[in-house]
Amino acid sequence: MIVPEKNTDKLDKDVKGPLETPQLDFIRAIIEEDIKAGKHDGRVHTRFPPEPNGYLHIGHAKAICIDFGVAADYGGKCNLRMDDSNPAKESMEFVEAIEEDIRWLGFDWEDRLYFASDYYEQLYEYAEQLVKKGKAYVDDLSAAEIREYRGTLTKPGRESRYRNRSVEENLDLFQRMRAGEFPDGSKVLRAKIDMASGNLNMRDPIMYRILRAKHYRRGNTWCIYPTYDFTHGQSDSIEGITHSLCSLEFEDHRPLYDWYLDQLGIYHPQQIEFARLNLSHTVLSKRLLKQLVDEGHVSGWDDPRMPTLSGMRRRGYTPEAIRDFCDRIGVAKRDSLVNIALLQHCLREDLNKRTQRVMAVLHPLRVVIDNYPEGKVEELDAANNPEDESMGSRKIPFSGTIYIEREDFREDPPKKFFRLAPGREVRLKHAYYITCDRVMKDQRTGEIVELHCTYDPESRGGWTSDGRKVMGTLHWVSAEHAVNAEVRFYDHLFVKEDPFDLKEGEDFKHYLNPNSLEVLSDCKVESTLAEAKPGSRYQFLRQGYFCVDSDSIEQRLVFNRTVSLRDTWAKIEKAQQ
RNA sequence: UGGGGCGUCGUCAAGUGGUAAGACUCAGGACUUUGGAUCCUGCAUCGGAGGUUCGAAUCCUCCCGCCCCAGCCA
Repeated sequence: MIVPEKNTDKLDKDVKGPLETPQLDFIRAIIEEDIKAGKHDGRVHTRFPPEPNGYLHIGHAKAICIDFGVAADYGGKCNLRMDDSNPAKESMEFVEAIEEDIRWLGFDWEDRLYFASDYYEQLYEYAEQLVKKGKAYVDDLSAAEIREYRGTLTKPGRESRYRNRSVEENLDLFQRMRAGEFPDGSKVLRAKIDMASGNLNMRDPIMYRILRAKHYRRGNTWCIYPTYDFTHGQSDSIEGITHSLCSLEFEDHRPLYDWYLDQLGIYHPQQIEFARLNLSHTVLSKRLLKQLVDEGHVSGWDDPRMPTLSGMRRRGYTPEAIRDFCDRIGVAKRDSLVNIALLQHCLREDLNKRTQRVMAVLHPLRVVIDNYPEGKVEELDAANNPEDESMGSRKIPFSGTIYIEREDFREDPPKKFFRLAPGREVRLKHAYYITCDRVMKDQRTGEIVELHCTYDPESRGGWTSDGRKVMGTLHWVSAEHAVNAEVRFYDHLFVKEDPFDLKEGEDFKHYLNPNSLEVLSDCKVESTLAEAKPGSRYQFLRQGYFCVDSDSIEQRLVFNRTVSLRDTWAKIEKAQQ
């Protein structure tokens, strides 16, 4: 058979093209160029530089995945550095929490945990160098004056009357600042750059302030502290960082970092900025999250509704799901608001693979099987994961009285409802077919209190050989064997996709979801869960993924719903209304 | 009105002059002892207007919109 040449050409092209050249985000593209050009001798060394003043959230996870991921991709290293230049807000508690969260996420900084506070002496020396070069001066202006002198976005600033002190005087004053001769806030060290610059960061930025605060690592050895801007760039330089990856808001700071590095004549890393993550239905800001904690809108930093890594961990998220999410959202420079549905998709996909199926009835409705032999109990086989035989199976007890889900029964079933209803037959997962004969109600309230059914002994295991079609399959739990449990349901923290899309005078808390937490205390779970340990994850058949909460104690199981299963029926039902 | 960025499907996001990848969502359908999972199918002319070119999301010009910056926070 002769194949026209044109076609083969086309085929060739189609098959090769995109498959052979994996797409690079713009950061990796730059790095590959740098490597090709022999910049930094082809070395790649990044860092993740948090300030230990709060807990890490999913936005940090994005940065962590980029910083550590890029290094890993190019055989480089990634440091963990605490950017601690503000003693008033930082603590060891946060350092430890940060380390724990990053480890949990699955990244390793080996022996490279650094602290900007370890560079204080070096930084001070750098500052003196700038003073000696006439590039920095001690200013006596008050904070208010400095602000006023800075000018505005459209008006240039004015030079301080202290700007032209002699090098000798500046050096003397700066040394005495360090020696503690001046009260807090009375003087600052400033870089002498350009008070008329369009970039406000270049209008003689402050390098050092006098601050008598006990530092969580340095104690009281310092009474002057470098500002972040005078700390960050040089810290990267000291560590030999090749690519300083950070978020967009530091783009205007880059010229300043470059200026310091150039004036000092020290090693010069390359800063590249990317857009930080915004997630729908939540907020990603340490300040705002702290506010939610402090005002009691959530139970703490690790409340399972929080987008913090500790909250997500407690809720049942896996590091794998979070990393997959970070891969999928990509890296770019434009502001975006990623829908939380994508995060949940990644979660479900991971949990679906790894999680054992069990049965739990959240809103129990008692069902008596009239023709089941009195007192009989059977042990039935139940696969732990129908998609993964290696996960094995377990035995679950079946008896004449069981619980099913209240919403799995309707007296007047709507169209397409193929669960239990009077006269209807359904399958009990792993067990038998049952048919509903009678509905028992509370005389006064009319509430359904119990169902009476009959079962088909031939359908053991949930199947018959007569080819009967049974559409509905229900989960259930044997009444006498069931274990009580509390189950906590979580929903979006905010009802609005973008909590910052506010009308005049509205606070972001205006859109807090009043129903973000729902607690069910009378749930019935299968007996195999009696010994379940905190942190263990399951799929409750037909309902979702659940995780044993740290509040769980013996005899009192507490589950968190990590995420629901996709619910097609809910959509159908909603569409019917 | 200053400086720095950014504008491609509902949401993310590829594309770097050769005729719009992919993912999520959504809508159909297949399959199913989880109405789960899985599998098919469908869904954008690229902020706007001009221009250059045989050909532009990609180049030029102008315009519009959004984000960040006036902490001795980071």
